[in-house]
Amino acid sequence: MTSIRERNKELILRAASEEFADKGFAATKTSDIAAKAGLPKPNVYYYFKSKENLYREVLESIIEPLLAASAPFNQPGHPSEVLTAYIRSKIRISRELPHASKVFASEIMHGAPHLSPEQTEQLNAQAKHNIACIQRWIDQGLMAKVDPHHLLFSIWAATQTYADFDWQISTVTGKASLDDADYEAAAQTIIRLVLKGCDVSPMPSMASELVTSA
Amino acid sequence: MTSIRERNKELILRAASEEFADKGFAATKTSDIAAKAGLPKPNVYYYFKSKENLYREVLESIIEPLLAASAPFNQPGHPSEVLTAYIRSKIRISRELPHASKVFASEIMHGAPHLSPEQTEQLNAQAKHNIACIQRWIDQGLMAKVDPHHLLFSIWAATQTYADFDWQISTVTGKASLDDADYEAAAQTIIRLVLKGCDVSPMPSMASELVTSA
DNA sequence: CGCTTAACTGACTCTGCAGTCAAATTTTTG
DNA sequence: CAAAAATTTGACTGCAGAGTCAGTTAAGCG
Repeated sequence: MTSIRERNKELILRAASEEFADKGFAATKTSDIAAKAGLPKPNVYYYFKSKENLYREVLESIIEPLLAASAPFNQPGHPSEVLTAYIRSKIRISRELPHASKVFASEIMHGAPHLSPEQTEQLNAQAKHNIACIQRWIDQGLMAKVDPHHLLFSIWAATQTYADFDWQISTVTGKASLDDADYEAAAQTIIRLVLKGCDVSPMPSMASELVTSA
Repeated sequence: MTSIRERNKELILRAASEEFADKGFAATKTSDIAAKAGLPKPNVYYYFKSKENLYREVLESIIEPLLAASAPFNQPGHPSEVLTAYIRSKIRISRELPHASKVFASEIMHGAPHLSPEQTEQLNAQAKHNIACIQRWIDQGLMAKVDPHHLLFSIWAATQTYADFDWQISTVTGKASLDDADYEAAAQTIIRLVLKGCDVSPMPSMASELVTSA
């Protein structure tokens, strides 16, 4: 029983994501969002108090998926499995939520002025946890001594780039948009760089005791 | 003999870079640029016709360094040397021209609406050239079969991230700004991922005939 | 010097857009 | 059904901020 309310909020949010991703917060006109949603402008203000509120909801929508992508780090697992799963999740987000991803990236680029302290803290805590996890692997001799901070920054950047710099990617590849095979190639390239770069044996996928006791 | 003109244009350009990088084109006020440059607003319009003109000049200023960073690809050299030099150049740009870098990234994120077709073509041609170069190395057996497009995207993203997402990097590392050692660690991490990830022997630095004939 | 050009300035205009409102219409519910 | 609540609407307001202008001061130069 999705009421008119639900449907319209969804329409507006979707339109807003696209507009904010395309032009950025300041350059986006609420009238354009309304037009793209197929509604008159006052409706946007009826459902969302202000342009900023609407923007914040778009931002909010990407945070949970982003935190969820770190799930592999939150359960025990071999580095190769965790890193592979993490990279694939990040790539999937770039592909499936390209607009919100871009909005988030833009927000971070400008110093996260709209992110609440709680959200910042949540993301930061997860990042710290992932870094600690990698450091533990290094201490256990499961991977080479690669600075966990920089490793994570590289993974984050390399996966995020498929959402943020889609224009550049289209221009260079000559394709309007990437298909399944392209995303698979992207994931495999990044996974390869990371696993080989860290001297992690790619996928034990068999008796994990053998490996973890190494 | 740097006249008042030269000095003031420089002051305004520097201020503009910072403001545009911080807030983005649309959210930047010319009055703020003027204030940061220590000049009244009409002077900004006296030296630059419009906000957009000023923005374009900031953009322009990063293109040459960006093209220059690809220089290693334009002369013969072993993959390890070329890739290492390329990554170091890119990191150096992120560090030394952080504001213009960010403005450029933001411009690309929004589909490069202010880049001239010539500039786009120049950058694209260089990218294509670099990709072809990498493909040649693969064909010659100098490195593993890693999709050159995605490899380049990863390098670009990983190096650029130090300018674009400085806020995130500060937040995670807990440092207000990175020092020499941090940038060195960043460069080495990325170089390691790329060289090991591509099965390139890291630095022959001796008789190159031995290697190129391999 | 005085004349020309460059640089500076405060006070203005004008447009585009965020946000509002009062009234109309539709939907829900007792 | 009628009354209440939710939704839709076009026409409005207010203001911030890009860009201008007429006039002033300061540099360069014979």
